Amino acid sequence: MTGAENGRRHTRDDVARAALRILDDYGLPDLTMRRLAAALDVQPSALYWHFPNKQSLLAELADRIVSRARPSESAYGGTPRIRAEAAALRNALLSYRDGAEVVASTLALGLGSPVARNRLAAAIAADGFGSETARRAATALLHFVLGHVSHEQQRMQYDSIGVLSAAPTASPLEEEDTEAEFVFGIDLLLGGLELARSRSAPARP
Amino acid sequence: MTGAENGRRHTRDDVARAALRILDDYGLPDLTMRRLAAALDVQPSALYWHFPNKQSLLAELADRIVSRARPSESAYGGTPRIRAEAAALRNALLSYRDGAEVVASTLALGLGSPVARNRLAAAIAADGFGSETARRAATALLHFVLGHVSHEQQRMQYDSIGVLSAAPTASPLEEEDTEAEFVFGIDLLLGGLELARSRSAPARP
DNA sequence: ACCTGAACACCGTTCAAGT
DNA sequence: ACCTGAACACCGTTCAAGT
Repeated sequence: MTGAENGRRHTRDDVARAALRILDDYGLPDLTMRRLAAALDVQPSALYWHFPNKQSLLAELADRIVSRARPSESAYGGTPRIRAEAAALRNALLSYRDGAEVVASTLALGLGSPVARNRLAAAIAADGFGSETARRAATALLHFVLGHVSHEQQRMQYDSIGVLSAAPTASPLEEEDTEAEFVFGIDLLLGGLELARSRSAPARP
Repeated sequence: MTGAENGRRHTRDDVARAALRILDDYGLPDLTMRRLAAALDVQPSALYWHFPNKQSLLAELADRIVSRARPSESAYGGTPRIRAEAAALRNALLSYRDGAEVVASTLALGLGSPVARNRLAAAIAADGFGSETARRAATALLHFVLGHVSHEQQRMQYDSIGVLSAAPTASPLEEEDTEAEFVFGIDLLLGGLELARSRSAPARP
């Protein structure tokens, strides 16, 4: 469906799109080079012309997933903008199955797109914080978002296979509103940031 | 070296210890069931008498790694105790190669020991927060700690293989003090927690 | 209680060679 | 520029059978 299917051979973009499709339809454990090759009607070795290895393919996917983040309406600055940026990131991760794990893994590998962190850092810096503070706070925010959404997506997976569910969850109030949990964590971090500002005098640049 | 090596067969504890040794010496990617079996002088299938699958073995390792956390001196409560608990968790994760990834992966799989989160939640609750707030804040703290230490450990690995280093890093001030970065994130979260308290309850004189 | 032997159904990656 | 064919060196897991 995506890319050139008759006559023409495949492009790097075709490969990435097919990979994203497998990811979204079957999940990260099923995204293997051999399965991807089969989906493209190609030998596994053919993929290595487009990507040097699987890690770099995953990095490309992470880039594409993160790039999908579109902060709502935008234009206002300050804390609301940071909050919007974090929410947009969460939505982008949720828009692909196992999206958070893909992004987290490539970020852990050092190749990871700095796009996500940079977006967050820019929003924080725009709120009047130094670039070093913005970088560190963005890292903390990013870790929370990735951890939170990873959890959320893994629960979806379990629920769909029915490991625990069928009957309503044992804890009706406890695990319910995952968005409220998300907002809680973001509020914690942003609250700490405000507090840091109010405490620091114009000491250092 | 660890466990029964002559006559006697192996116990579940032997298997876990040998696995921890491989993990620490060679890293998570090299911790395979086949390699572990070889280290124990046993067929791979033998491991499945002790653990139903690799995931449950990893969960056991995660439990052991987290249990190693010993908050320093202890006894005082409030924010210092929370801080000590987070630092102890970080140290425990750092005490095994790829420790953070092991714990993060099993936590993402739902089997993960709730030990880490419970410890943090208890410290927060002891500081006078409601159990629901404590649970959520502990989750945010845990995500930050795991994300931070994962990063830290992966950088160690890169440095040891020399992918980037040899010459001093391109950014002398930027990535330097990882502990300061850690404390920064913790302070952010604890600051937000204090702020939440001062807002929810009309101030005490 | 603990393990062997053998098999099943897979992996990622390399590399000469083809068009 | 893009791919085939064949191989290398692995994986996790199952299961009958042994002691």
